[in-house]
Amino acid sequence: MDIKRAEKISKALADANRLTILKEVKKSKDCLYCVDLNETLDLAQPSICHHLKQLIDNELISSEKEGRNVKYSLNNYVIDDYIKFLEGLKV
Amino acid sequence: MDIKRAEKISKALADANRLTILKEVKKSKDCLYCVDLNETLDLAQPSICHHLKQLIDNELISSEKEGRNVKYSLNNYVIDDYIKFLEGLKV
DNA sequence: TCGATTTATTTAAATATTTCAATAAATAAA
DNA sequence: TTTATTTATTGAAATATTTAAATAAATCGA
Repeated sequence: MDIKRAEKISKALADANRLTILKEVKKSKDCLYCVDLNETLDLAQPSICHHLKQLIDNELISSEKEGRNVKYSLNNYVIDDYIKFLEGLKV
Repeated sequence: MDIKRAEKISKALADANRLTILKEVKKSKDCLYCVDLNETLDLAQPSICHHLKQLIDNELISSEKEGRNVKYSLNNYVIDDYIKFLEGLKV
């Protein structure tokens, strides 16, 4: 992973709301729906949507349409690649 | 590590110049001086100083005065704590 | 001491990010 | 078909971040 990509992933992770979303994805065992986040996050719906989009754009999560809901799941491999980059920084 | 702390570390890592600084710290085998970064980064001296400050404030690196130079070194344990947090996000 | 070098701070401008109201689009349910 | 539900988009305001010029502070060398 190059610096530009690591920068983008770091940016995607650099927000408490987005980190909370990722925690919720884990808690929901990979079956999180957008509506569920309304209860967890103290944000208006478009803001939640905006944060989800950032996580999707940076491939930290994937989305899948299910009727009128959208299901979100974590891309473990992206986290793993990012962790490898971080390990590479260590002295 | 809680979400607030992970957010701050992510923010500190969310800049290509700061990631480059960390790579340079590694390359220099923990003996990086501020002046050395003038050649690596295409930034004015106060900007470099500003980025270093963010890394120091978030404890990703430590600084030690040596005459009129300042030596920077990486805090491996902070990276490790952050990696543990990220591992905890995985499903 | 005096001038040069290295790092830090202050301030202000430019840019980016976050947030929400309004609204749209898609689909389910009645 | 009409209404309700879920998610996405647009646009604008508030806030945060990045950058550099000017300047200060600390220390080294002559």
